[in-house]
Amino acid sequence: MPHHRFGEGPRAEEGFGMAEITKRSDDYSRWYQDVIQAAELAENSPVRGCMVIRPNGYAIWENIQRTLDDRFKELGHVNAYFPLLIPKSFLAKEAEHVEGFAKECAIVTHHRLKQVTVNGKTTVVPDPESKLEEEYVIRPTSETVIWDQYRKWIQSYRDLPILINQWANVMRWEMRTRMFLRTTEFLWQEGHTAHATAEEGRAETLQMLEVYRWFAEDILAMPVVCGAKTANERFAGAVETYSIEAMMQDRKALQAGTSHDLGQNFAKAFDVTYQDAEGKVEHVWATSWGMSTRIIGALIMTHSDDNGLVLPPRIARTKAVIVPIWKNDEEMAAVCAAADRIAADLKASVGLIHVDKRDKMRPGWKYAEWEQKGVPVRLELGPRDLAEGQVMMAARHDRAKNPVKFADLGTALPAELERIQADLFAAAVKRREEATVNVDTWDEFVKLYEGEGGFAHCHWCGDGDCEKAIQEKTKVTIRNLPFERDETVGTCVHCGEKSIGRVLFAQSY
RNA sequence: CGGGGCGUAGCGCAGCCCGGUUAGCGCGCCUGCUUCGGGAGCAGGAGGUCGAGAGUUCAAAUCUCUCCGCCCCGACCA
Repeated sequence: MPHHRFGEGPRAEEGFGMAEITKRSDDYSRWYQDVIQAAELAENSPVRGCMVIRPNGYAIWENIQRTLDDRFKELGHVNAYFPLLIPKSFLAKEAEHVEGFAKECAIVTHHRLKQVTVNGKTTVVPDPESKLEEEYVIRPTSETVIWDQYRKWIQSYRDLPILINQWANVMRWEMRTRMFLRTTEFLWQEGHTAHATAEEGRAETLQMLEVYRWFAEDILAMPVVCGAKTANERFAGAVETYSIEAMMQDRKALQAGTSHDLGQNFAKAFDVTYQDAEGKVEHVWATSWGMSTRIIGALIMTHSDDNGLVLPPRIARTKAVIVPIWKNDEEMAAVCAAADRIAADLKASVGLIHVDKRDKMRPGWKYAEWEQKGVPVRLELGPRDLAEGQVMMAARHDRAKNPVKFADLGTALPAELERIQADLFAAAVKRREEATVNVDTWDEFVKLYEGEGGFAHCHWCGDGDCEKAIQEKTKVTIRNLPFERDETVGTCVHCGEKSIGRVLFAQSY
């Protein structure tokens, strides 16, 4: 079997040339890959599990970075950069942390290659002479290097809080990878803060989770459920882990951001203490929080359709594309001039508007291409429109198409972008609500996940072994204990013991 | 790492079972002309160590073995 299906399908048989996208209903994961390829977001690299993020994909990441970074800074955080390589011994300092990451670390053992000739062929091997005394681990996350520095930076309560974020790449040697969702190397931001009190640390953890909720819902139009992870699902070394959980179009859950209350675990492991106003020496309180390129996968799977990528306007680099239509050079000059004027006039108020002047491609081809690439709005401008003083404005997500007078465009286009943003969010909320149920019996539970799946709010006893048993039997996990949940005591959907109330179950990415 | 599928031009494929000159087809790409309001038409053209290595043979894309890679499904995870 080929792993891509471009060129197939009914249209391909008719001789059309553009990339074909597998329908969601035919093969959801193939569809996901096709959308990524058609929109030119990313490609596989020569290294298994790694990916090349192409300009269209990276533009999304740049907007994510800009938006989050601005918000972090508004809240008083500053950026810094810590190194890629971590002394192996650092990782061993926090017991749970080692256990959590040991299995997926890449290790640097040598610092030099050597040319050798085997069977007449020249190749390179690690030079045995260059073996490192202390091996390095490529960071799977940076708590350890950062806390080793924080020890040096913190002596007094006057040094606190430390509110540092870094934008970086990390590596986790995953067995199975999927573009954006789980790659061996990925990009993220990781915030690492240090506080004088437990309350302050806890407040920071929750504040940053709220930033992620805001970002997912208001910017990405992706509704999320905020809540606390169970002990089993907690970050290695955290006292409490909180997550935002989104639902994809295949009804599976995706953890889109996490925020950890690390308590004093890392401060103790790295001996980071401070002296308070009374002169008492205490370990500091820590948090960490992250959002990664995985969110781009979530974005794709939340909004895109069988025609390709759909991007919410607030995260799209190109807000609109103008497709000029002409029959001859004279018309071309006229419509292109008008298109340029519109793009220039609206740049400040709307953002980037691309004018697609490519010759040799007909308008219909361009419409289809820009649809695949997810540009929220298309403006069609031909000689007839020019005569009428209007453009045809078409929305990517619902294909609504209407004429708009040039004079009205300055208000109509921003309004249309807002309508799209709101529609996408509403549609995602609706999809989620329709796929969310309360389930009270084990039979129903099993039936739900043998069938369509979705989010299920169920009573749970609070026992980790029971949670694991459920996972082993059904592949379904507790996504989190939502902040807004039914805490009425009932009986556990699995074991029948007294429950701690309802928690959120789903199959997940 | 287990099960399944698959590597032939940039992409998608045929050819392989049954070995035989110069390895085809569609799309894309390049040139030209006509086109241009939802995936254009015609003409000409460029492009291949058939995943890698070894073996069998007069002869290998085709048969055998080994290796590498990719995709899907599992076990692990953000």
